[in-house]
Amino acid sequence: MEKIDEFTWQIKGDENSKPVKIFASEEIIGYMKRDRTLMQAKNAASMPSLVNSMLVMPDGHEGYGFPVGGVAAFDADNGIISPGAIGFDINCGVRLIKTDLTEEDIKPKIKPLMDTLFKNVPSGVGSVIRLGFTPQDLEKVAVEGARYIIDKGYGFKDDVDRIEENGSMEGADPDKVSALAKKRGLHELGTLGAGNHFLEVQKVEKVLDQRLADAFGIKEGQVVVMVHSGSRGYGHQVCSDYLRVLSDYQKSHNITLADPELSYAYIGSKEANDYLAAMKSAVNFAFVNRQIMTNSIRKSFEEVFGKSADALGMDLVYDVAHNIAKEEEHIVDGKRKKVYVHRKGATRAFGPGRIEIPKIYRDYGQPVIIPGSMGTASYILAGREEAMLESFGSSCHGSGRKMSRHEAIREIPESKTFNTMKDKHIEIRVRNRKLVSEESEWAYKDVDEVVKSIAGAKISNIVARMTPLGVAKG
DNA sequence: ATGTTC
Repeated sequence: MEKIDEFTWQIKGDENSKPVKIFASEEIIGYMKRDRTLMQAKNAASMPSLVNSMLVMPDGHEGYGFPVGGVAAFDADNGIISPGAIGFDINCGVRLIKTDLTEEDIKPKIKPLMDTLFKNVPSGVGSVIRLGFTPQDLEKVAVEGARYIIDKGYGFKDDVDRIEENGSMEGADPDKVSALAKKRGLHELGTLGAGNHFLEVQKVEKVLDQRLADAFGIKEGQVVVMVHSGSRGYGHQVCSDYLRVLSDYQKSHNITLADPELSYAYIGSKEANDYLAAMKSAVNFAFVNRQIMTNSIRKSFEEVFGKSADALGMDLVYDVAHNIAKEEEHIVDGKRKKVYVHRKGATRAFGPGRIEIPKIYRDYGQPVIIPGSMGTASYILAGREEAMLESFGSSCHGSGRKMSRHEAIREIPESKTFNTMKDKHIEIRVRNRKLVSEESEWAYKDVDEVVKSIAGAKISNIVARMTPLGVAKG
């Protein structure tokens, strides 16, 4: 591996693979050397039709076959689709909701607020919510995404303008989703889940770019709500189902894989088409899941503050997808080219001007929402022009693990986390106490270091830093 | 990430 500059590293390509490019500080490269992150990136770089280089963001760590924090663009004309390069939690993502409240408004009510949020947004493994949805609703959710559920009353009309893909990816076909996935998903719409998923009430601690903060409607002292969740059992089952399909495809097509977890299918094949149609259904499911939770969050604030969500200024800032593949046009070797960009634990971060960015933000670059680990800071960034050429318009997605879940449970007593949260005056609600160790800040990289790396590599601009007042988890 | 089990 050679160092290109302070925040860019490269593993050279060879006859079997394209180069790997890593955006990270020296400290973070040290963590990546401790697990299989770089080996997995090298394996991914050997996949056919990869364009330019395999990319690893500073929050990168080991994943299923393909590193979390990995970005791979495959030629859309004769390229491939790979579920392992998208992830189990299809369209895991983050959304940020504004309020007009300040820390002073929140402080006296933080306990009842967190209790209400914890009650109204079910969390934990297997959590469900009874909203009376039918299998027919679920089909509409898969095909139409957020606009379907907003029409049913679960949101503000203009929410869809502030969701990646406008909350609805075209080409979804629920006929390609198994009955088991649908059964698992039906009553999970509107639930948080477990693991690193969370709901946080945060305050904007520091604005670092006033022009961009003004454009995003963010100001110092303001209270915001951040939600991190995905497609629950529905997306997980879609991934499991198609990994099995693609494993058979490798055998019947005599494909030799660098890692059996990196299975793929050529675009245009029945297997790729079916997976894409199912994957897009799960993408839309996740957008709807976060939309319903947004509605529950607004209702919770209404209950506690006795004012309408509208009067409380609870507009959506933006909703970004983390685990997704999309056909996009990028400049490759000076020419426009269609590629299938796979982002796994990576955020689209388009620079100013791209048509995909909502009109209100288009002149400024796409909002990029970066959650930190539990009890630490989160950030809002903005995409910039350099990312379009360096990373297919992609940025990091969080702080990224540095310890495995097992290691964290072994090394970090849950009391240490609870005490630290208490010292920081953060109200915490958690279903499963084991999560407190797995998800503690010491199990993760320092989000400040990750954001410093991505900004240093000129991939995104830092807009504001937020700190938590309350956190709810699975 | 996950009705933590193919």
